[in-house]
Amino acid sequence: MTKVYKQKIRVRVAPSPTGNLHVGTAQSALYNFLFARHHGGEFILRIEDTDKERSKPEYEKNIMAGLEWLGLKWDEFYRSSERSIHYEKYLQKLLDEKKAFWCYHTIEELEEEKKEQMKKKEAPRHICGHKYQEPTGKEKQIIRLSVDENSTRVISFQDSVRGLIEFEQKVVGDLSLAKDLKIPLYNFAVVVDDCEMAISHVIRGEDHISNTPKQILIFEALGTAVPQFAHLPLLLGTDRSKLSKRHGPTSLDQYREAGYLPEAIVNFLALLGWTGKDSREILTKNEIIEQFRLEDVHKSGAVFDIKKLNWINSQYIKMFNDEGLVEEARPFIEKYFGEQPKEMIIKIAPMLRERLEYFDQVKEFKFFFTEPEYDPELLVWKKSDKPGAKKALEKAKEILESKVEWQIFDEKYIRSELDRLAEAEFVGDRGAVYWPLRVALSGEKFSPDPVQIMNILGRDKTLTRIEKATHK
RNA sequence: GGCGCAUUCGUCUAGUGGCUAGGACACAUGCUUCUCAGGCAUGUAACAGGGGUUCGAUCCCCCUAUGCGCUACCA
Repeated sequence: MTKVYKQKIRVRVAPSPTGNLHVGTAQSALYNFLFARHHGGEFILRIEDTDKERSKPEYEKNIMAGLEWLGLKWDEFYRSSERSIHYEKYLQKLLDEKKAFWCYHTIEELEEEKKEQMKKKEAPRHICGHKYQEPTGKEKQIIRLSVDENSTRVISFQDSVRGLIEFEQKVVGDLSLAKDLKIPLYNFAVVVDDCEMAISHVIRGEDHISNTPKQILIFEALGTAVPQFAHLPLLLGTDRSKLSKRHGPTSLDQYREAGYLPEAIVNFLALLGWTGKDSREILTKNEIIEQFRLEDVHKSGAVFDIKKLNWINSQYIKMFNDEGLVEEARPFIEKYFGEQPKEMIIKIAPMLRERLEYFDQVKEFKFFFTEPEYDPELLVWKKSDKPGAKKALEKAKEILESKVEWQIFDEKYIRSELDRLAEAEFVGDRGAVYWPLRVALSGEKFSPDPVQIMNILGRDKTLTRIEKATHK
């Protein structure tokens, strides 16, 4: 079933630290991780910080923290900026072998060339007129790979997820490698790194498909084996364009802060671009690792559907026991309501488990932690009136004061008593009793059941809140 | 403009040369009769279009359309 590889599986994720960890990068990292673990191979993190201007240490930190949070532990770590001797060595070699050359054209000249090509409906690229002899009186600009523009060769590769992909070599042109010996450009740095790190499979987003022929040319110039490529589908926004900020939160830490569980995110991201052999949708990381195959990765992009994520996350929340739930929910509760005793949180745990999609929603339970504020009109049940609400509250209070044993709070008994009250005073309309009670206790239009709230609030708070409501 | 990739319910997807095209999320309805949530049940909803090949195409081939990606001395 599972494909067996002769060589050691080594894969990498190579984010550039020019922003916080993007969910798309996280997904790409996840697929690399899954593939590596499935085959007992190595997963490498390589920070691609060749762009000095845009790379920031805090982004690097954010990326690493995000991957760790998801549980995607890497086996080796590298940083491009610390590898300049390697780039320099290979650059010099290519120059010596005349496979690469210094280009003397200025950016303006390049733009002019591109404009001409567009006009002639040709592929925009640079074909250097002085590949082998240096012009006089001009300044060196950039190092390029010498690519035969007259070749009829078709560069092809077998993509693990898409099958055969082909490009005509003549559309590539003399591609740029480095600004100088010390400053490599992306495509060159990637190839040198992948080759030196003995990367067996390059698994990355499909936005890199058109970089692939260029990189193959560089691999060939270097005289090294070309790795196996696998291009992943993109994560899409609701308008089906590449997922970006305007579609909503795109950086992983925003989901972390909102109280999504890493296991749920992993599950969701895995399913968004891949389907396992069995039809279950809630899968543990180990189950995914076991089933994961590049051949089962989808070819087309998937819309990032937050509602599905919410559902998956709620499924994970439902799996917690009370203790576990307290631990997860506590930081969010304390963020909004200050320090809270564990006994308090554990009381509402069953309610949280039933109602939460993500932990930031604990703020909707504010009535447990602060006095409710509400419009007195809200106390009035739709089929009743103001005096009716007052009467219901007063009568309910009597029952709760006299008949309820608060130490051994019996929800069933209280309900039966309140039902009797409805029967006796409100012709069996239970809403007339329960609605004002709920509002008095929670201050909300939508809330959990009032008897449950009483149980959590306890005798004193319950009675004061009801008392207060009768005066509104 | 060039090059590349893609196309099954609103969304994520399963699927096969002959099926009532399956599931999940979302949505709707009903029940659980205080609201909301949850749970349970039910329902609406899809093979982009046109040509072939074939007894028969969602599935194989071609074309078209549409969408997306790349098109840097960014990564």
